[in-house]
Amino acid sequence: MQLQIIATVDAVILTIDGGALKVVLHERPNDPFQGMAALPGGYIREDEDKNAEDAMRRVLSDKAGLSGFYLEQLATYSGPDRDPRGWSISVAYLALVPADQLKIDKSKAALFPVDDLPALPFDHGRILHDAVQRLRGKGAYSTLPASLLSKTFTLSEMHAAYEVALGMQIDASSFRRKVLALNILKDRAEMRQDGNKRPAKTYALKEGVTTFNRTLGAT
Amino acid sequence: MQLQIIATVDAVILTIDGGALKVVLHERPNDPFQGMAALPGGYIREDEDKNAEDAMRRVLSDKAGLSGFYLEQLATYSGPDRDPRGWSISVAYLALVPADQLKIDKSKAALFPVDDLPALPFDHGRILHDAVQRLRGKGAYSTLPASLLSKTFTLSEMHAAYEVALGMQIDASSFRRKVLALNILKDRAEMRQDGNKRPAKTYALKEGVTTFNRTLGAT
DNA sequence: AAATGCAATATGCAACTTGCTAATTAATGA
DNA sequence: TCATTAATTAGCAAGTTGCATATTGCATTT
Repeated sequence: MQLQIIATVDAVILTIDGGALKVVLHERPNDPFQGMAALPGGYIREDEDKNAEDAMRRVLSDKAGLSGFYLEQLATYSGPDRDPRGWSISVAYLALVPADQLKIDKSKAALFPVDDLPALPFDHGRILHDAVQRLRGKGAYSTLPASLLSKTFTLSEMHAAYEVALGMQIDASSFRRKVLALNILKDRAEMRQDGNKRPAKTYALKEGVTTFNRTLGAT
Repeated sequence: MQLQIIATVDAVILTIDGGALKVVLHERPNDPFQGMAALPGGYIREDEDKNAEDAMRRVLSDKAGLSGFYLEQLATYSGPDRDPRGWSISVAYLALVPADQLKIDKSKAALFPVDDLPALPFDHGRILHDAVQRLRGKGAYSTLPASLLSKTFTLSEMHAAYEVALGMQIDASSFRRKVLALNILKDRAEMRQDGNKRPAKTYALKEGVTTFNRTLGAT
């Protein structure tokens, strides 16, 4: 009653690098599409994975040495044609990783700006597009963009992260006022960031806060 | 390298009935859990379904005679234990259907208020919970709740739908003002709803409008 | 025919938010 | 000490929002 089905997971790993939103693409080691840059992914292993998310974490840990980052399920893509090997179903995830936590093996992977991408295999173009949509949509009224920063950050860094993640300019003054009024941050010790100018106070996200009613951007 | 995997789709069909948000549960005709009320669902058929959504529409059409309603992918649930038959993966969907478009075969299915549910098989309890969360979260700044109304509706009906969908009271006066300012509705002919009182103007959603920046509820 | 009941719809307003622009503050280096 | 630059505050006009109070249009009742 049920034929063989190919079940996989794929990750859209986003980060901020050089003031731009970038995605991690791996060079595929095997067929199909051997040698092409593609979203990192792998098979779900029924014998060892507790579920799809578990499989995704295993793959990300193995392929990219990643752990302790923000991960949310994006959507599931399926059909007979998306993978030349046959009817397949892929659960895609959105991962947000601070740049300094990404250690890329340059012989196998690289960062690409999300608005200047090479042709991608399978339906990875669509998946990537959906991932950016999700970040932009949900990011405006949630702490998602802050997941692209290290645990501790300044308001200027947070402001910049939101601008990059949402792909729009946000008035710095209003941003500070709104963020502070939302009461989603806790203070930390201070530090000067750029080395020369006035030092900025540092903050961290309060636990459990993820979404709010007012928007931090958009219009 | 890949064992047999069970691939299914499940639907959380929500509607407004008697002023409450309700879900359609089907009585399972076969094992496992034969006879229990559960989310309607079925196998993905690789030989005839173009993808998971296609399978979902086929199932809903066959089991409930539904077509032309709002359907969005919710999330995918997987693991070795959720289905006693083995490692399974289920793509869940959220369907929003106007009450008058639902024709339930009472010998096979029934409506249950989402805040007073029977015990559910598999992980259907969690899926249902996630579906309601989605409606409440996304509904505050989107036209989702209006999908629970017929094509044409009055502002009072729309207001009531948002209150039920979001599970909170919303000031009627502000609601009207905001909705009209958002410019997401187009006028229709008028009609009196309750028969005796002042007749209300009717509206329909403009095509393509789905989300907006201001919130229609929440705080 | 006028008064009444009710929901639909509109008005008024004080309190709050928001986008801008213009200060002020804290380091650094000349 | 002063100029420079980023961090952080202030000030304000314009726009929004919640809430309370009218008004309006039918149907039914006096």
